[in-house]
Order: sequence, then C-alpha cells, then structure tokens
Amino acid sequence: MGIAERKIRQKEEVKASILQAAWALVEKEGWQSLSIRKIADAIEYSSPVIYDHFANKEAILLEFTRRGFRQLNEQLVAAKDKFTNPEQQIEAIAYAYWKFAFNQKEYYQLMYGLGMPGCDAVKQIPELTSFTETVSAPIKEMIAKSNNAGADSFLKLHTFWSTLHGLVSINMMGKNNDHKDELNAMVLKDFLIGFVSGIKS
Amino acid sequence: MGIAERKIRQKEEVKASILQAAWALVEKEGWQSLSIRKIADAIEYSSPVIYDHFANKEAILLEFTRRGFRQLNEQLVAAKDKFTNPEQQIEAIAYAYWKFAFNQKEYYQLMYGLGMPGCDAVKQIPELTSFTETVSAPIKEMIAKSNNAGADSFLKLHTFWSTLHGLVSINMMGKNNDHKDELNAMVLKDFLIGFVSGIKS
DNA sequence: TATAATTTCTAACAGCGTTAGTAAAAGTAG
DNA sequence: CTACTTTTACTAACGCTGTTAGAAATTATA
Repeated sequence: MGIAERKIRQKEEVKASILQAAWALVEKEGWQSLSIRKIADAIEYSSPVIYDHFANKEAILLEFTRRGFRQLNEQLVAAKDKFTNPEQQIEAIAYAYWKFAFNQKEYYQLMYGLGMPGCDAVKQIPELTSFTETVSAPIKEMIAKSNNAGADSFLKLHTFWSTLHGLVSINMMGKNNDHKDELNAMVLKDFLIGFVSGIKS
Repeated sequence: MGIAERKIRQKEEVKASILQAAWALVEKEGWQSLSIRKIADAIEYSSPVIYDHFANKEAILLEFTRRGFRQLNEQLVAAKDKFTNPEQQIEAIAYAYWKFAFNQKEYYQLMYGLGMPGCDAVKQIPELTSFTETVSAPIKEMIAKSNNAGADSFLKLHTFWSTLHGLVSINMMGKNNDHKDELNAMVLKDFLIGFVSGIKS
C-alpha cells in the first residue's frame, strides 16, 4: 500500500512550499518582516499547519542558515577548483566569499548577523564542517610548502575567516561611499597579501 | 521664574530613568526581550509617556549605540595613552577593543550586530568619528615612520577595524571551546604581527 | 458502513510597538 | 481665589506578532 508513501510525499511538498514561500517573502520584504501568518497566507493554509512541519519560526530560519552555508560552500569549492596552486586557491576563495556575501545578502545576514544566533543554534549547523574543510585545505598546503612548518592551520583558518567576515559586515553596515568598491577591492587585496606572506614567513 | 527650568530638569530626569531602566532590563534579560511596556512598568509610568522622550524604540537603542561607541572610544584612548610608540599603541588598542567587546557584550551586540542597523542609523552616530580618529592616529604615525610612505591610512584603518570586529563576532557566535581564550590570544597576536609588518614593508 | 486516525481549521492567549482621545494636573491671569 | 489655558499622563484601542487548545472536517481502516 503506497498510501503512507504518498502521505509522506505530500507532507514534504507542503514543507517545501513553506520554505519556498518564506524565501520569496524574505527576498521581497527582507527577513525582518517575515511572519508565520504571511507564510501561511502565501501557501493558502492556516498558520498552525506550519507547526506540523517546523517546531517554531526559528527552525525555519535555521533551515535557511544551513542552506546558506551549503550554498556558500559550493561556491567556494567551485572557485577553489579553478586553481591548483594553494595561494591562488585561497585568493579565489576569498573573492568568492565576498561575492556570495553581497550577491546573497539575505542569506549572509541570516547566517551571521541577525541577532547573533545563540551558541546552541550554531551547533546545529553541520554544514559548517564542510565550509571549514574547504578553507583549511589550501591553508594546510601552504603551510606544508612553507619554511614555517610550525604554523597552526586552525589558527590561520580562524584569522582568515574572521577577517573576511569582518570586512563584509563592516561594509554592509557602512556608509555608501562613492569609492566603496575600489576601497573594498584594495582592502581585500591588502589583507590577502599580508595573510599569505604571514604564512610563508 | 525658574519654573521652566525645573520642568526641563524633571523631564530629563524621566528620560534618564527610562534609559536606566532600559539598561537594567537589557542586562538582566538581554536586549532581545526589551520592550516599551517593560520599561514603562519599571519606571512606574504608562507606556505612551516614553514617546514624549523618544520618537520610538529604535531611538532608545540608537542612544545606547552612541553611548557604547563613546565608552569604547574612552577605553581605547586610555589604553593608547599608556604608550608613546605607535606599534605599542596599536597593540594596546586592539586588546582594549577585544576586552570591551567581551566585557560589555550587550553594548557590543547592540552597536554592531543585531539586525545590522540600517545604513541610515549609522550616519546618526557622530561618536564613530572619534573612534576613527583614535585608531587612525597611530596608524598614520607608523606609516610616516616606515619605508612604505605611500600606504593608505584609511585602508589600513579599515583592515584593522574589520579584522578585529570579525574576530570578535566569529567568537561570540562560536562554540565554547575549552582552549578558546588561548586560541583568541594567539589569533589576535597573529593578526597584529601581520598587520604591523604589513605597514612597515 | 461504522470506527479510528489524521489533518486542518477557528478562536484564543499573551505579548508587541504605537496612536487617538480623554481625564487630571499644573501653570497663568483676572 | 476663581476661570482659563497649557501641559502631562492615562486608558483604550488598532493591528500586528508567535504559539497553542480544542473542535470540525477529512481520510483511512476494519
């Protein structure tokens, strides 16, 4: 009897439509004004139905956070795989990260800012692991090739990630300067030069 | 007739008590659960009274953001003034910044994260200027003393600030590792070495 | 077809920021 | 000291929010 299967399939269709509708709303009005009732309206169900698929609103946002990290990771991997040289790889990763942050602004804000998701929430994002691995690989390679074999890759990863995120978020909240793009490109380049040479030495 | 003066004084007392009560609530329950009604309860007035002193809730948060930057700046200046050498100054500033972020966690989260205050809001924070100047001064000095006189101080300031903020915010959301403090100290040191040597070269 | 299980709904609770309109208090003038 | 005007603070409400309880409707099983 395929009845149970069909039910499961239908249930997942509704769940997918919830996420789809939610994302459409986020893109149109920003994540700030996303509400359960609006989602329910969009999928033409009553609001309590949503709680049959998600424990609460935060769970929906968490799902998007996970998707965001998955997507970010895909783009980083794609950028990285265009090169074999780890220096070029790390540079490509940095630019891809930057691009993602501003092209998928809603995702980025959800993933990071935004009420600084509780420490508990962060643990529920296994996608962070892939992200970490993607960035770690070229860093480890660089260290191995360098004269500075004692360097700690975890530490370097942390520095790399933090700086990138810092640049992004200071920029997102910052004034809309005319020379913004040029400045950003320079700051990014400036950081990368320092970062790479810091590993080598 | 000092009646008008007394009235102004009384009005400002109420305004001060609003901010005081609000801050007490933030410290007890976090900024997330701060509400106009709770503030009103705490100062033993009805909620609409608050709107005689602040345009809206955001204005209250903005006031705290400004106070936060003022306080941060004071601490940075104090740290800086312990040294005359710009390298030591910039290092002291970095540590003071770090200390502020974690000692005054609520402030820091309000100032930065937290819904990434609208671009409009940022312009309304004149305190940012003093902050910028405090950090710029030693950077400019370092550039002047270096062989690399062409370096752009604004660019370096941006890098410095971004990296610090990145380190802080990645850490605030991060897991509570056992070796957290040691790692942080190392990352901070790692960054500072790279930053300073990057300016000199 | 009757019963059991599931799905979906309406209605409500408790909270939020904010505003309109009224009652009370305080200050001013005759 | 009374009459009027201005300021101040209140109650009540609007339109939202996330979330839950309980009834109604639908669907599957015996």
